[in-house]
Amino acid sequence: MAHLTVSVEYGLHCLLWLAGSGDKPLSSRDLADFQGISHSFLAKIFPKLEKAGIVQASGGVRGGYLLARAPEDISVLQIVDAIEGRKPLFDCQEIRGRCAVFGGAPPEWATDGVCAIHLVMLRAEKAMRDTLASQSLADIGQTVAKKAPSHFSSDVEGWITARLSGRLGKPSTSSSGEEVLS
Amino acid sequence: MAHLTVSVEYGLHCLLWLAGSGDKPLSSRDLADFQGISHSFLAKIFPKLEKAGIVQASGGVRGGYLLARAPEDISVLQIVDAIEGRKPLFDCQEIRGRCAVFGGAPPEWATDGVCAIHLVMLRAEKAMRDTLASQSLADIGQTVAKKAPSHFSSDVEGWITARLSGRLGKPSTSSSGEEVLS
DNA sequence: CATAATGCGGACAATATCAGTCCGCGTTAT
DNA sequence: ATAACGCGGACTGATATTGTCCGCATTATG
Repeated sequence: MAHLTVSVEYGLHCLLWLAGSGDKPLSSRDLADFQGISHSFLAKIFPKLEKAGIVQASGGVRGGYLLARAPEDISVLQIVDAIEGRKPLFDCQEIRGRCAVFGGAPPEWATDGVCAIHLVMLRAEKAMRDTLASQSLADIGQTVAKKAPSHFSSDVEGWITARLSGRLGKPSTSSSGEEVLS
Repeated sequence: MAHLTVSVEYGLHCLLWLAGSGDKPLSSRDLADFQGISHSFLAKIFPKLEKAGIVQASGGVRGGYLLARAPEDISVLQIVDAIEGRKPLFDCQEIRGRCAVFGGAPPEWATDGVCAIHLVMLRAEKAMRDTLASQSLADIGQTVAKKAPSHFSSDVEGWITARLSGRLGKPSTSSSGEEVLS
């Protein structure tokens, strides 16, 4: 049928963590390591979210990203559009005007308005987009929170704190945050 | 967002003509020339429609394709699936299980059931597919028929008749059916 | 029976997109 | 001053899309 890219998947997962984390900025490296995904690739995604006004970037040594709005005010559709760039589901080639009986000069009634096939696809696209628009980051976060046991939240916070404190000042001899996992 | 291929567009336009035409089989060459699209490419699409039971093929010299069912009983979704092969909208990478605090061994509660993000995408996909399933080939045909003037139907029939009679027996000195256009 | 027009399938090619890496630039807290 | 950031461009490999071309089997027509 079609394909939402892994960029969207990565972006959504990261934004979910940003929504759950507090007001401390998380860098794209933090988020990549935390989820076991490529940092180089994730670094190409976040600027798109920033330009769309979904996250707020802060440069420098303790910089990173924060949500620019409340999770309730960020819909899945906005995230998808920010990352994928609002590609239409169907790209009508206007084949109706090429019909041989028109001899290269289709009459107005044939090319007027939206192609009937295109119309069906536009309706399908709208149905999909409406569904995505109806779900917010907060909604997804709630679904996730319902499954996690109580200690998970502090586990995550522990990992993040260890990571942030290890960012600067500590020489980090071999690996700076892995021992938290055991 | 995503993309329905031109194969789907070609297929839909062809099936629309097959629905309007009578019980005479139309070849993929007829349909390609009639609509100004590539015959070689169209020839790759029709076997998929045949295997899906949407059209019926007849080989040999006067062969071609007929609809295997009434246009009312062929949904747009069936056509899309037949041509594109039921690709999911979203391909979940199960990122939730890679969270660093799990240390490579995610607990059951984390990977149980469908990922919350995946769930949203499945709902969006279902909304799209439901819309496509609700529209039949006959519905689209009706939309088109409402726009066309009364003489168009006989124009088309004339082109087809000329094309079919020119298929065999006539030496076809230069071009066999173009003068119909004038 | 010979032939020409079918459908079918595989091989091939050109282009685009996706996923991911790498590097250099400017910025900023320590 | 430096190290950790974000940002952007160049580059690469894999895969999908859009075609083209050829050969094979089948079948109505002459």
